[in-house]
Amino acid sequence: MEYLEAKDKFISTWGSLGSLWGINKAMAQIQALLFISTKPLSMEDIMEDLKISRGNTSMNLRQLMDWGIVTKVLVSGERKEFFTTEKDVQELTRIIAKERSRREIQPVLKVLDDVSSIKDDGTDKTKELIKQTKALHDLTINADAMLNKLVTQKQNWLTKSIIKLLK
Amino acid sequence: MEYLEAKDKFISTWGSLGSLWGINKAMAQIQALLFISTKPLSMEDIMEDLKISRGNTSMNLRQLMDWGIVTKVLVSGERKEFFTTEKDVQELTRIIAKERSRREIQPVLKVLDDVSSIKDDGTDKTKELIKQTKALHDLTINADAMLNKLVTQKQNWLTKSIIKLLK
DNA sequence: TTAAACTTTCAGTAATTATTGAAAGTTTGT
DNA sequence: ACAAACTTTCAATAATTACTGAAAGTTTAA
Repeated sequence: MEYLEAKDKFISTWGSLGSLWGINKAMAQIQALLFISTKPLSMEDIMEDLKISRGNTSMNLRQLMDWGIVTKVLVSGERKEFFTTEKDVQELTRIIAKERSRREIQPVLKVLDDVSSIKDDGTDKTKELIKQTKALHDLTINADAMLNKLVTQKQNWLTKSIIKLLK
Repeated sequence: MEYLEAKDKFISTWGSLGSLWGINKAMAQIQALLFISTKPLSMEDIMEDLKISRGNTSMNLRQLMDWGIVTKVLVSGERKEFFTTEKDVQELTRIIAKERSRREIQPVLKVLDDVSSIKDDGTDKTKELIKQTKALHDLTINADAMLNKLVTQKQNWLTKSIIKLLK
């Protein structure tokens, strides 16, 4: 496999994966492109490489910056803006996990908490609703806490030692 | 909040959450409905409750059964089929994690492995592609292993002790 | 074997989500 | 203050994805 083929394969796979976990294709592809680029890219560069429109590029770059994954960089002597992404996978994971927790997990926790707190009128169905949403709430709390703890660790040794511990 | 309102809130939240992590709204809502139901439900019951068509119900129930989350149950004296979902959140998590690993993570790992294995032609961009896809591959392997180990544990004590360990 | 009771399939349609491209907006240098 | 270089916005449109409903298929009981 040649460089160009490998690059395309990586970008398109990353793109379709993205849509699977809540971000759209273009956004994931832009991030992928920046991730394997050796230098910051301009909007023009990205549009050309991925063959997407200026508007699309602009909007998705903004979203990536909102997520904190992509940042603008100034290239001296250039008027236009250049972009780069976090290159360290560990740090990238940390940012994404934190952001997803904030955007998705917290609102769900709120609903689960509200629902599991309704007045118990003594009927079976109410008891079941309370019981099951409480169980989901606890599980979600635990999973979220674990995720955050794990990804907060900058070093890899802890992760590795836990995996070992669990074998 | 009354039972009916709480129930609707739970089902619709679960439904929109579902579409966020790769299963469609109807599928997630059917699962949610079964999850808080005190007894198995027929296709008719589900259609009426969620106000969705027979076809939609049939297709999504099948998918849920493919995932291994929902099972048919025979109700004596009844001709039609009834459905129920796994009620234990721990077990539910285990099934979903395993299924998602198989469906999503493994194919991505394959691509990352292929891409990171291309011949190093000595150029910077090739080196970067190899380096970054390798890093992602390793991270993904670790995350997947950890996920599987964690959810394989049936008891909750281990999870709790790990969280403690990480504090 | 027939028909009633039930489930599945799938072509057509609806709903949702992503993308374009051109106009409006902004910044910078002279 | 002007205009060139660049970015953002957003209404229109395209692409994707989900849903319906009726016909076809299957199972069961008599």
